Amino acid sequence: MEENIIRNLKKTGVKITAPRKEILKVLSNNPLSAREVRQILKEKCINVDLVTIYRTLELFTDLGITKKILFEDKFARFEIVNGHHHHLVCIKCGFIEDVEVNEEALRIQIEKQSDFRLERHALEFFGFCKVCRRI
Amino acid sequence: MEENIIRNLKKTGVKITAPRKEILKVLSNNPLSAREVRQILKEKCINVDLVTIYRTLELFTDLGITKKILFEDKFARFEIVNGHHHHLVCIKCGFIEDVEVNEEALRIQIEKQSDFRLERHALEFFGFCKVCRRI
DNA sequence: ATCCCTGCAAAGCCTTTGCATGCGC
DNA sequence: GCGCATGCAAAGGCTTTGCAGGGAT
Repeated sequence: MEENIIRNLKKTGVKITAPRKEILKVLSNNPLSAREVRQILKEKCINVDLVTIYRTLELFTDLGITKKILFEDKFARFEIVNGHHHHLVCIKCGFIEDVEVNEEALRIQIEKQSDFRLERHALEFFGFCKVCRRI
Repeated sequence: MEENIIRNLKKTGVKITAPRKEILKVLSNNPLSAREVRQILKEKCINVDLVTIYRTLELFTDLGITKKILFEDKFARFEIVNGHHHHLVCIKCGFIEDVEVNEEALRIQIEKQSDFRLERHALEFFGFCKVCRRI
């Protein structure tokens, strides 16, 4: 996965640097905010400036490698683009799970009601995950 | 509408002040950000401090009169709670339209896929409105 | 060697907090 | 008159910008 991305990155003429590789590696599991990326790297004794992380995430997003998602908190998260899906976010522990939604049905409902030409949508669910719902 | 809300506000013991009444009036059309509220009031030669607007919107939201919504931009908008619906937002001109979505169908799709106990969701559509799609 | 990338410092922007004054009740 | 509401100033938190030095190609 990452190897594929790196190969494609080289084609675009973008430089493959250590911070970029590390950020990519860390992102492959979960949507993360810039601060979370830095924290995780720090735990691995890799120190990357927060500004570099912001710029890298912006670059990746411009290149279509990552996608910016906004939940209810005030900061952006980024995830590797890998098919289209939505998220279930645990209100208590922050755990994030992917879910699939029948978009076609949604689109039809909307087009029945209005003249908008739909381009994209934001759809996120919030609740309690398997673990937290018991507490 | 506003009169109803004001009547209910009095029951809660909250003070009915000029800024609060004006903010309520301005909100009755569209979801607005704090800055937009201030701008619209300013155009009517009513100057209310931005902090007051933030505090008022927070109060209204705590009381269930308004609801905070987050689109793609970095700032919050508030709308008067009036049934449950979602939004179509024009990417070009910012026009906002309400739409209804079959939530039950969505919920069923999600519950089939995971063990989350759903509490709420965020669903917004972006596209081009009737006017802007022609351009 | 060139040009892009990085890190540091600082600014920008939305939002929140502290505090003294003022207004609704 | 009491106590909450307002306005002003300032701080907080995320994100962006400017700039000089360093590294990838």
